[in-house]
Amino acid sequence: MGYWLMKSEPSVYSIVDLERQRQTLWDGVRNYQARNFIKEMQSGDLVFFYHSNATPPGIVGLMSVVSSAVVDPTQFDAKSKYYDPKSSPDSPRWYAVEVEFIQAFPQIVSLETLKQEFSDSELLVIKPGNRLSVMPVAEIVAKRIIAIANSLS
DNA sequence: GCCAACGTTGGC
DNA sequence: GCCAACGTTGGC
Repeated sequence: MGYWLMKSEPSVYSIVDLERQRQTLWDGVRNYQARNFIKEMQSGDLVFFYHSNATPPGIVGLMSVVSSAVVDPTQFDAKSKYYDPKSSPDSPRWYAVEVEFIQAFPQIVSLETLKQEFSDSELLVIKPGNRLSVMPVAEIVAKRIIAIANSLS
């Protein structure tokens, strides 16, 4: 099973929104490196939900992948901000995953905490200047993050 | 709101 | 294929 981290600005879509909806299509990823990671995700993989541009920023919960490598429908929607006129249905450029809510952590595992616990080679999200919105998390690191989240409850 | 980091675009 | 200009991300 794989472990991942995905970012969202809570003012756009937060863990509370996911908890209410239970499930959502994580679309709108428009960065090739992030897209490549999206395509590697498998059903059942666990994904940390990270609030970016938040106070404080950090990991706020867990979700799981329920459908992998879904062709992102927003790329063909001329009214969407994610519309990509260079993409075509026979050769789609962008992918998404359907995710489902598992839990909201009782307390955020803040970026500050993550920086105290991990080095930036262990955990990409704490690397200064990192702008990837989708990234892998090593299993051993993922388990420690979950243990930290539980210890904060 | 600032700005550093970084990806993308487009002229050449 | 280079690289300057530009846009976006995201911490602070």
